[in-house]
Amino acid sequence: MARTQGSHAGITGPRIRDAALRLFAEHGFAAVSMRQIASTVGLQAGALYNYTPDKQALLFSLMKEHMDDLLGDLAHLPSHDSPLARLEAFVRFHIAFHLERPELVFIAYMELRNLTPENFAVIEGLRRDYENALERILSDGVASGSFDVPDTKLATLAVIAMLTGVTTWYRPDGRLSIPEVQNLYWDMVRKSVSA
Amino acid sequence: MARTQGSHAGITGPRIRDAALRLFAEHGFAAVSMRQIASTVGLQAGALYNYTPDKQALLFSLMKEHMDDLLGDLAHLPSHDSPLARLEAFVRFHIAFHLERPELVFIAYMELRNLTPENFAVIEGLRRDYENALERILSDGVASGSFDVPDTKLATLAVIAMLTGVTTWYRPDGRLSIPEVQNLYWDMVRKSVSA
DNA sequence: TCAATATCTGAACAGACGTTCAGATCAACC
DNA sequence: GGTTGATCTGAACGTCTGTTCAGATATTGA
Repeated sequence: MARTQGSHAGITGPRIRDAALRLFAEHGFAAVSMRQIASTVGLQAGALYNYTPDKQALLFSLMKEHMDDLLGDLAHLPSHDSPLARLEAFVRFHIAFHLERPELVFIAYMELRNLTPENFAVIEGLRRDYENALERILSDGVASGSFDVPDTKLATLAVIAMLTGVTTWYRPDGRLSIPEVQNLYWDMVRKSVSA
Repeated sequence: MARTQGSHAGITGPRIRDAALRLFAEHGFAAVSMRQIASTVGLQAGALYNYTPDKQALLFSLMKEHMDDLLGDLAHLPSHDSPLARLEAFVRFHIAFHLERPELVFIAYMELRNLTPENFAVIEGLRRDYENALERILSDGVASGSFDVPDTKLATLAVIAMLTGVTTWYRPDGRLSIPEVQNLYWDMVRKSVSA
């Protein structure tokens, strides 16, 4: 028997994903060629096809893994505290998670229209799951009387849009630290849903 | 002398812009070809160059006009009312304006990276002007004691992100009317900045 | 009716695109 | 050391890209 695994496969694969991630985020999926990705990694374009069946699968793989990470980490938040405590945990988590991987956030948001219909449906379903987690918190808070939210569906989308927007302006060397950003957003969210 | 204006120029020009608008919004600037735009209008690709010097100018023209409209309409809002009244007017205006032209909003937001650096600087400057108008309202409210906003810059971006998000889910035949949407968002914004 | 000119076609340009594949290269196991 | 198979190159494929332009067509003012 020969080797069971290629010498570079364990390294080249992630490097390709990383290069694709950066290039897609900077120029957009449609504007990036397989040759650019290969060149960034130091390969010829043909070699990429040892790691992905095609360009579309590369995009989908990045987005799917991102959503799985998001939902996986979300599941670790305490789920039996008060709605207010759970909302605060959600807000702080959402900001920290998104600020840790701005390129992935950008791609998962901007490149939805470049997915095939089947792939789009998968990502959209995961996104819906995430939104539902927040809506559950808001509904529970309304039921217990701690929140005043006339329309939990709209409030869910409003809060997520507001929080995700942080990735468009936050800079690690900027005026505010992540905890400060979390505090400021949490202050606004808390008041916006307060009874 | 011959005719001073071409027979179709007054019609073809807007039709090209309209087709480009729709196609850019649906597939993205980089994924749309000049031949697709021409075909939508019923022309050959070469004819487009009677109306735009190149593809980039077509994109910039759409975005520039959009931002000019936005700032032009914004200027008509009352500017001497109380900060609370001005904030309410801003919120309702922003939602109505954006829901009236979802494709332009989408393009102006998603295709920034496909602008040349010079064109990007122009659009970014106009965007900054718009944000400054909101920040002024918040600052005035803080000064007069009617708002409690620890960081007006962050709050500005947070409110705009929240409001602009409406374009991602609102549907004219959906559950909520535009006035209902305006009321719900205004309720959240008002509380989030309240003293 | 005729000349002037705005508008458009259709072909061409040089290059880039995603993808395939035969053959070269290389590392790991026997 | 030889064999196996993973990995990669380099060329090729058919097609598409933005843009240009000579010539055809259409429309108007004189």
